[in-house]
Amino acid sequence: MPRRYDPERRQRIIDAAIRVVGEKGLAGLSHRTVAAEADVPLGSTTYHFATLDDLLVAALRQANEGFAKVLTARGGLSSPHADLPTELAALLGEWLAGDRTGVELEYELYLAALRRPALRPVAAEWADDAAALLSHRTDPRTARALVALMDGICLQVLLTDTPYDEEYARETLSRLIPGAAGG
Amino acid sequence: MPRRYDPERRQRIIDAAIRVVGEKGLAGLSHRTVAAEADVPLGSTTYHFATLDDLLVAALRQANEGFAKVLTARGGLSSPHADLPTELAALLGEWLAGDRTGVELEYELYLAALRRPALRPVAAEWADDAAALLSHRTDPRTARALVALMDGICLQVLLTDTPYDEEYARETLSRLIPGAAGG
DNA sequence: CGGTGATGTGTACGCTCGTACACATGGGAT
DNA sequence: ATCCCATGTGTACGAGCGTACACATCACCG
Repeated sequence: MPRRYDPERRQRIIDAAIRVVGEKGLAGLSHRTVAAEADVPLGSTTYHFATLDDLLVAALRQANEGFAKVLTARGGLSSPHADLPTELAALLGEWLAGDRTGVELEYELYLAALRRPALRPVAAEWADDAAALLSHRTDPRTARALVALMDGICLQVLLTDTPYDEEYARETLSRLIPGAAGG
Repeated sequence: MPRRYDPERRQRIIDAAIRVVGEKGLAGLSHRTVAAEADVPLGSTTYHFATLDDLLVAALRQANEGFAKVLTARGGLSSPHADLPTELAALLGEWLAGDRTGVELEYELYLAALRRPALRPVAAEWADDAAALLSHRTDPRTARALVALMDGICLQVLLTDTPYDEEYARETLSRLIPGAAGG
């Protein structure tokens, strides 16, 4: 087989890795499965990413960027007119509504950091970025708490097959806002 | 090697599985590693637990029970005299303070439910049990929110290597209590 | 006391894995 | 035009895996 000229290969491998994790989970990720999904030979994946951790870091970072885009795309977060808890609850609803693959992927990569120290800095980046975005609308302390509660709510929904209750999310999130009466 | 009479073997295998996950993570769990840790032949683990999922369910359930014991052992949760957020923040602090192995194990097993439907019911049990315990002190809606926020705070600590800030936890938890001014 | 099925033991098969390595090729620097 | 090394390709190796199976043993039931 002749050599292919393929300048985008590295990127295509990352995309393939994200698809593989989305479809088969982290446990299904290997140099070989990625190679097959990206339609490149085995040696190519090991060339661009010496270890699976390297590949995971790249994938997680890219997934984070995707989520950040979704977040900033919703103008509500920067506009001071909209009610913040309402906006956040709606955002979660949107995120959890469609194909669960995206959410599960994000959380699976995120949670992999629990055991893979190499991923910790990327996970920290994500939490920091999210808190920073929210900091435009509230104090940093509250922002962190909002992110934590959103994480917790998402996990409960994902892990227990409970349907997402947007009104519940909105109300409990609003309790975290200082000076708000809630409801 | 002669046959050993070993009525507790099944239990010992579960204990070994918990140790293995604690030390090497979920990815390090296999029939063989458990067999080695429990000091039983390979065939014995497959006899008692046909699939790894079966073993994980047993391990997760046992870990849950351990945590529930810790939770109920703290009298503060049932006594109406102590301040609930203070108690919960202290509990988290205690849990996160010592050897992280226990916490990581619990979360790793818990989060494995994200991809393993067989574990979902057990994960749901845990969330329900925790919420039920808290329901003695507050309404169910608030109880669920408290659990969610605690989960989120724990994750932030575990995933980002941020030190646990008990005062922060106490204050944000208290914001979720209806009618409380916080602080 | 005798039989038997639950329990324990050892081994083998076929698979996928990470890794390593030798070799091919051609874009871009010179 | 030439060369070189970043990039691409194919293959092999040893290790660990889940699973299956044949056989051993002995606690317990009748």
